[in-house]
Amino acid sequence: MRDIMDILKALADENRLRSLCALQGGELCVCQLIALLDLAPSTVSKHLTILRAARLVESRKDGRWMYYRLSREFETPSVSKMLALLFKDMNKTSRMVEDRKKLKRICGEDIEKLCRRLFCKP
Amino acid sequence: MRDIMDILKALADENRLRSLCALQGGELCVCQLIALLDLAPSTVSKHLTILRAARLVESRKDGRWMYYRLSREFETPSVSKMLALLFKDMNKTSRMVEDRKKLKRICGEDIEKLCRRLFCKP
DNA sequence: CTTCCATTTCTATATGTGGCGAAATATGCA
DNA sequence: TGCATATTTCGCCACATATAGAAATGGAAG
Repeated sequence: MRDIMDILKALADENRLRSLCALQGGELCVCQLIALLDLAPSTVSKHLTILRAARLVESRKDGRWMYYRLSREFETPSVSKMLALLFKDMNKTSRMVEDRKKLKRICGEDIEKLCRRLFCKP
Repeated sequence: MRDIMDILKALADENRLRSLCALQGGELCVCQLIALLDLAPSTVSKHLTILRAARLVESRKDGRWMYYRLSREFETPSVSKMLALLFKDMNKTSRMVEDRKKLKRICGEDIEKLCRRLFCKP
C-alpha cells in the first residue's frame, strides 16, 4: 500500500510526468532534463529523487554526469502496464508533443555546451 | 493534460483510493463511506467532490441520501484499464482486506440506524 | 409551513509540497 | 594538489491540500 501510494504520488505532478515521458526515448542526463523542464537544478534533482524512491526510474553515474532512465523492472507487472497506458494518453497531449520537439533539439546539442549554456558561463 | 492530471491527483490520496476500492462492490451512500473512512462528513464530502470532478465517480440523489458509484464511462479507455490494474494491486493490500470486512458490516446495517449512530443521537 | 436531518459549503488551521538559492559533494582535469 | 563543474542536499518561502467544525442547503415527514 505504501508502495502504491508512493507511485501514485510520484505520478501526481506535471513536471515529474513530463520527465517520465521524456525518458521513454531512452536515458537522459540531469542537465538535459533541466533544459527540458526549465526549472532550477535543485528542483529537478528533487523530482528525480522522488521518481527513484517510487522505483519508477533508475540512475547511473558516468563521470560528471548522472543519467536517468525508466526502470527496467517495476514494483509489479500492473505498474508496468499502468505506466504504458498512462503514456499512451500523455503522449497525445499538446504538452508532450511540444516536449518531444524541445527534447530533440536538446539531445542534438553537445552536453558540455548545454551545461555551459544552462549555467550561464562566458 | 489537465484531465489526466486531475485524475492522477485524485488518485494520489489514500482515503480517496479507499473510497474508490469500496465502490467496486457497487454504489454506497455517503454515510457508509463516512463510517468506512472514519473521517468528518465534510472531509468525506470533499474527497467525493474531487473524485467526481475527475470523473472517476458519479452520484445520484435518492431522498435524503446521496449515492456514489464508480463512473460507467471514463475519460478514455486507458483510464478504465489503468483503474482496473490499480484495483488489482490495491485489492491485495491488507488495508483493503480490512476495509472489505468493515464494509460488509456497514452494509449489513440499516442506513437510518447507521446515520443515527454516526451523528451520535439518543 | 415547519422541523428534521444527510450532505455540502464555508472558514480556519496544520501539514505537505514545489520552488529557488546557497552550500556541500563528487568527479574530471590541469 | 587544486580548480572547475554537474549534481545533490539543505534551508527557506509560498502555496496547496487534508482535516474538522460551523453554517447553509435541500429534500422528507409531520
